[in-house]
Amino acid sequence: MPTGHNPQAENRARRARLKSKPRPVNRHVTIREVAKAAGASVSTISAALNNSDYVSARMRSRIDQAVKTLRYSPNDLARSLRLQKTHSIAVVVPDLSNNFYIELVRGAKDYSTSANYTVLIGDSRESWEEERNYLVSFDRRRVDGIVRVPPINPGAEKGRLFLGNLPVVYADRHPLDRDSYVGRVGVDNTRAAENATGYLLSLGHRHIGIITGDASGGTSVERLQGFLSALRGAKIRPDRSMIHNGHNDMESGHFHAMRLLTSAKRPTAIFCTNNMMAMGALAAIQEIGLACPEEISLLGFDDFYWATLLRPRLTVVRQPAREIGMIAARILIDHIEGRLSVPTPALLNTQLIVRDSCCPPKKN
Amino acid sequence: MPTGHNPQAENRARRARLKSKPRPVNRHVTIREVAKAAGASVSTISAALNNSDYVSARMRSRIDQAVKTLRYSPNDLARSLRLQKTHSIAVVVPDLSNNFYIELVRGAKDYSTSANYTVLIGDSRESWEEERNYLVSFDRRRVDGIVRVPPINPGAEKGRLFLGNLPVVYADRHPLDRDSYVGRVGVDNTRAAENATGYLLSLGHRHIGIITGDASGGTSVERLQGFLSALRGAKIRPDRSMIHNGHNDMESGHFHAMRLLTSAKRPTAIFCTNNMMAMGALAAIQEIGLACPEEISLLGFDDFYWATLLRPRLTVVRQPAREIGMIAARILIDHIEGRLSVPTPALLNTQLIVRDSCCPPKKN
DNA sequence: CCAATTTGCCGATACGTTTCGGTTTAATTT
DNA sequence: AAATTAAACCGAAACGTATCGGCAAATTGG
Repeated sequence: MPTGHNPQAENRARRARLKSKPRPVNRHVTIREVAKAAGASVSTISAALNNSDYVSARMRSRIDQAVKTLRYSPNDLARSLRLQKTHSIAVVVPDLSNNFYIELVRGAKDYSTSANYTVLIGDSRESWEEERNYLVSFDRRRVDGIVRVPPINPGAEKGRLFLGNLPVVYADRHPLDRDSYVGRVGVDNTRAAENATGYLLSLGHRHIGIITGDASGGTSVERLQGFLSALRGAKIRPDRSMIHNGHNDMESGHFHAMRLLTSAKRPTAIFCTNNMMAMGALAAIQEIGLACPEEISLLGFDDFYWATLLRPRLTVVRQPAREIGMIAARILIDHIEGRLSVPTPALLNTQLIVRDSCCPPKKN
Repeated sequence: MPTGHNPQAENRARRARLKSKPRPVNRHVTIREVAKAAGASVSTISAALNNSDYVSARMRSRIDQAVKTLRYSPNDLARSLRLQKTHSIAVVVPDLSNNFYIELVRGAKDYSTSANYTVLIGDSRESWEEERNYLVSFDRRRVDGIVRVPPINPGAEKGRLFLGNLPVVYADRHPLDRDSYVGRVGVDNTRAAENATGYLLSLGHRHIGIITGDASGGTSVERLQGFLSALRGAKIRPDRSMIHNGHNDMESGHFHAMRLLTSAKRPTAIFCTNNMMAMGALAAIQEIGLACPEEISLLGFDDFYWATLLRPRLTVVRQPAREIGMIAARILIDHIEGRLSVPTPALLNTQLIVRDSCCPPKKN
């Protein structure tokens, strides 16, 4: 018989050949095997599992039975592929060891769960490259959206990342360039810093140092501006040597506090624009052996659960980290589901938590 | 023409109907569109992307071109489905706000990345239910394996979770029941606690309180046993009222330390079997206004980056959290890839970090 | 009692990949 | 020059699910 005459038969033969390949033993059980066991069709199983459509009680119980005995676990890869939707979002933050971001993530997670979404967590460790890896990985996984807290800008953001039309909402930090995004939630950094600085001024401080995160973008600039504006309001000329640029970590907080504290004209107070740097600064103060707050006041940004364990207990401006996460997730999911998000205040309020690390400067 | 005669034609018609449904505009570009753009077949694109097989340089560059201009991003759902492998593992820990687990996760992540695996993070917050959710979610996502640090046992673990033959390696904590697993990595808790207690004894303490995590399972029992064994070694009769059961969080550390410190016979030293409870205990000490370590020595488990910021600086037994995570991931991935894992020491060494929170008891 | 509807189920297709075999053209050998 | 081999590419399944139209049986309406 000449070849290539009956394509149907050929296909059948090929299929048989392929099928005959021994299945790996470790395979998960599929909906098809459930169907066989329950004596039903695949589509009926599917209908039953997504408990919708018509499926009689008898059939349903037979299916439940089969599912249970076979220990069937639905394959979300296939499901998402078919549905063109993963029902999951990613949240990528710059530093999981910073309690602020843990709270943010938990807020996002809790809201997402309540909205029937799953969240994937990324921890970029302030590295743009790592963040990029996370973003492309999440994109390939086809998450439905992303809550993003970008790393601080490492020089120039080269090779602009293109996320297609994946919805992104920014939390805490701003988008660096004119990135497109569907929402942003954070606090009014300028006003918060202004208030905080105002507090120091009201205590009598006139010589205040500030340690900011990388001021090339986002929140740090705003906080610096708030700081400067408060100084101007008090008719104080800002001193450039009092303004230091850190990297949002303990190390740089320590480093810059050290420089501040050992400089010719030592400030009477230091304002750190995040919690990690505040801790670093505290370490420096302790190392030098200065009395805090008597000789040097310390004001931090972001509260954390062990702030009251420190001596002195740290005075900080608190951000509602958890709420930021929740609202970010809400805006994102609203967008994904086509609901136009309620005009929710994207700018949440901060709160100055006065504890023991600030007091009036010593006269001398 | 009577219906149902030419199934082929019917199918074609149906397909046309389905195809004609307007594609959602937001869809990702597929390999097929790349194929069209590059004037090649789908299989060739695939070959090129997985840069293997024969594909000429000319063709390859044309494909690269198309990929770039179309901004093609591979669909990992489809890929994993076809490959029956996601190249990802999950690590689920009981408390992300505990720095120990952050380090563990980071270790696991770093190793996995180097082995070309992706990691998904779960944070069960010591809730068995939440962990269950994470586990089934990860299972449905078809992760290739799981690094698991189970929550402490809430009474009885009801509804035993069945993970099929998903490889699980336990880190830090033990499997509760006779769970099946492919590996386990942690420290020798008994010995570590014994040594630590020995240190307190050597300082002269005879009356030592201990606050353990839930002792119904895992590490806490071992640490308690080490503690007791050290006491026995020193011919000290353990006092039941000195043994308290916490929940591995700050609150219970605080609570039980409070009870210990206000009891009739106050201990001269407290040993906490994890870092969170140590912090809670410190809070209690500060609240009561006792001098630490002069009036009460405090010894913790797990180091954390701000331990030296506390006053007194906490002396602790340090676990190599990062290594635990890395090795757990290694064992897991080795298993997944069918390599029989090198007989690596599943029990890592701890280290007693002596700082300022322990001193000889006051004589009186 | 027949027509119209509803109920309960099934078959086939598509989601976006990878892979396996096959086919065509070019290169190499005999 | 014919035969073999290699290079470069393509077509068709299949991975596990959801959905849509179809169809038989059961139920309803007139």
